[in-house]
Amino acid sequence: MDQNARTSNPLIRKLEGFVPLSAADRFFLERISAGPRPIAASTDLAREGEAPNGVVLILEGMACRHKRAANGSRQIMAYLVPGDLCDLDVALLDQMDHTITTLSDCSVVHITPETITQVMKNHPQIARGLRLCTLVDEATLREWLVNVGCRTSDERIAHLLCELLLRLRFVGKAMQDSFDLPVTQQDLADTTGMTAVHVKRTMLNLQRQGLVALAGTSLQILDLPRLKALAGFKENYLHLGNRAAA
Amino acid sequence: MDQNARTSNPLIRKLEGFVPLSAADRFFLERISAGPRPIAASTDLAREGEAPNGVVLILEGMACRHKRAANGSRQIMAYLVPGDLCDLDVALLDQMDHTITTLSDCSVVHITPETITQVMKNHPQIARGLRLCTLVDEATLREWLVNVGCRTSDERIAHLLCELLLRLRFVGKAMQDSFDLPVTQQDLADTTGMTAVHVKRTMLNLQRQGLVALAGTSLQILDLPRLKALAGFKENYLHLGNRAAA
DNA sequence: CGAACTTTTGATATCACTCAAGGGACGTGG
DNA sequence: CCACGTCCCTTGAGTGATATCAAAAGTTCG
Repeated sequence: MDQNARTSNPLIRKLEGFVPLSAADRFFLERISAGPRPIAASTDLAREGEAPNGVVLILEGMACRHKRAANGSRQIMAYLVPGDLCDLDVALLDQMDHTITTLSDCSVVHITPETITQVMKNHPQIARGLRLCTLVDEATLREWLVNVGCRTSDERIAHLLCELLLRLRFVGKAMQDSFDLPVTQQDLADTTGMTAVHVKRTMLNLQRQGLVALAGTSLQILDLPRLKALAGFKENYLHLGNRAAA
Repeated sequence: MDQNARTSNPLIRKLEGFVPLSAADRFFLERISAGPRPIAASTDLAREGEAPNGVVLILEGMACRHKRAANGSRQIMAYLVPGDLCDLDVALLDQMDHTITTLSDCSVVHITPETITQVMKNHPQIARGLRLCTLVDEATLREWLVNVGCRTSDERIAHLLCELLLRLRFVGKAMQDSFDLPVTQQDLADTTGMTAVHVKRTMLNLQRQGLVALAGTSLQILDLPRLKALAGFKENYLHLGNRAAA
């Protein structure tokens, strides 16, 4: 069949990594993803303090969850890449506790809570896949806490790059060992709990060691095994073992 | 009615903060909580790498989620207090990505995935409440990332103590402004990304400033407003606004 | 009563931050 | 097309918060 003709829809790719989907499931997901809206970089998709307005699905580009501490310092708490969905159950909350902002130009789809309800009721495989994705998102968040709490600056950056490569590969957004990293050094700093100056020096370190190359926003990983070793990267938290296609 | 006779069941107390429960709901929850098992301190309730064995509900004592980075350093990623449940959907995963261990002597209940399925189907208010709890747990995890990524050591400890006081109050486990904190300084260090030596000095700081008092494992907060101010503590992430009883 | 763990305190080291200033890239308006 | 502002990157020098090392005293528990 067209089992091999992989779809370019990143959500379908991601879900099919976790659960088997019927033709009807795929059709439904394609329909949901139809008519994505282009959103400029640095646009808020949801704001802390405001009511959540439905679920957002990223189809192209990158966005992030972040918030500012009272002392003015900013923390990025997640990157949203193609195929990623902001929380399934967000409609249960009356107020966002963080902000979601695009990092690059994106194309996104807004999904109504009603559609979500419909999916959860009528498409059990999709529902299961989406719940798994939520669990993986949570595990990723925990790993980020480990990253900031336990690792040196070199390890932190290395770990982040390993994770991004794997996640982008899943959804067909990484060419071999390179991917687009449309973020500033300040963003990386806010992600890893470092300063921008130190991010710069750390990236230089990794480049001098022949681990990565950076040209503009294009990041190439030159030696993934060594980068993983440096980061202490164990991919179990991404739960690839759950992936049907293994 | 016995609206005022608050139950001592911490799960019911927590859920009733978020959703209205029927008598049948309460009865069902009491039945689930029946026959808790005593567990000694420092016992693993679930282990990284092993298959999850159902959902665990804490009724008394404290436990934590944690994992060890490849460099040997340990990170605690959540405290589980009475009324807390480990992830609802954990049964979807084939492998734990972190370990859950008791910090003190606990009494806990194991809930089978079948029971969870039954709850989600037959008790919509409980289901809604549990989903909300999961969202709050996630928001708390994000706040911990902010804590470690953005705050100074004094702010980190202060923030953690503010959070614990509020969470323990919800479930009736804090006397006014004091609560039991059955953790070592090393645990606090692994929670906040500091060293045990520095935790000690930071706690001394807070005590010298008249903000808290510590006697054995009993922690008393002497000046909550000033402690909150120091921490930059904003409680919105605990989503008290969603609480029916406000 | 000894072994293992935890707390406590002091002295020293270091990783990452702060401050500062110049240069490049990009967009906008004259 | 050039001038200008803004934002980001880059690099150096100095500082500081927190880690590391070490040792003694207290605590817990078998």
